[in-house]
Amino acid sequence: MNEGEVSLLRRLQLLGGYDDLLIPPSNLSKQDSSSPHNLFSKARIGPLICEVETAMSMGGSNGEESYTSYSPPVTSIPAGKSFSSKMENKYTLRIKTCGNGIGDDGYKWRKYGQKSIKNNPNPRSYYKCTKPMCNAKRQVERSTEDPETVIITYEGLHLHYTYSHFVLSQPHNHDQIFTPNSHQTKKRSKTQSAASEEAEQMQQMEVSMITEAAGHQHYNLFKVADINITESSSLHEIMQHDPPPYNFGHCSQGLLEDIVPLLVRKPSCSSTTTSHNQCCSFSQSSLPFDSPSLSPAINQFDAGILSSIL
DNA sequence: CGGATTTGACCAGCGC
DNA sequence: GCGCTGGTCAAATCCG
Repeated sequence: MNEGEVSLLRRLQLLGGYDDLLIPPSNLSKQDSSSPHNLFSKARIGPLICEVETAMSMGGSNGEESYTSYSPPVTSIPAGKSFSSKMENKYTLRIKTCGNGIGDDGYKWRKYGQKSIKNNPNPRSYYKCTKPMCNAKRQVERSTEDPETVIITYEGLHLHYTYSHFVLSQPHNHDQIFTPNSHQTKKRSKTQSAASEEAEQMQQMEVSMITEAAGHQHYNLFKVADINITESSSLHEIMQHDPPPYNFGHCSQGLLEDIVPLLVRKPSCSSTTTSHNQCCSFSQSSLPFDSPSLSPAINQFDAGILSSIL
């Protein structure tokens, strides 16, 4: 790995909704399943790096073909119909919840509506990003097949950075990583057991490690059961609206230059991260990394991430 | 009291 | 044109 690649991954993490990228367990060495670090694998939030790659690869020249090659989105579209402009910048995540609610994706959302949907006993909730001038929206509903699976449809692009990004601007003080959430953590602690609280703290540690100093408001335990890209935002659009926030000092190229040559150099990149299910589905026994201590874990993450894209 | 959530009403798109 | 459905608005309500 080189510093530029690490920088790229860091910036991918900071892009909207992807500030908690982890690596697929297939790229990591086995470890003792009794290790307490296994909690991390059961508490990951956000898409995998391979999922982002998949999303990027699908934002290519022929979105329609890419779309049909994947499982149907939440709102199915009859075959042969072209995408309308409404479908642009829209993608769907299927997330299996392990606890209450869904994970925080780094943005703050305000609920503006709820609607009962046909053939689905569970209502669909509509959220808007609370940031002024930001038109990002998301819909949240529970799957009819599996009540524990939450289907989140994101629409639009964030015209700002994640909240965790703002915390990143703070001095690297580990106390400060968690203090912004102390209020909510305190609130939630009323209803959660000590064990789940501990797991949550370990999860927070994990995300903090990945983002170097992440500051999500709180983390609920869930794992990604599937990711379903109906029409991903193109990388160009992402970059135009949400450019890399930092000059990492050692990477003069932009994110696009980082990514596109990679995909051109290795068009079969998605096939290495390959099978949709393999890549995106996690079992409870998935082992995220082999780490006797936290510090080496970071190296393991970096090595694993790179192995997944190279 | 201010911000977030709830919920009924309204509107637009689509199929028949 | 009509009805159905999904998405949004906005007043009422809740909550810290």
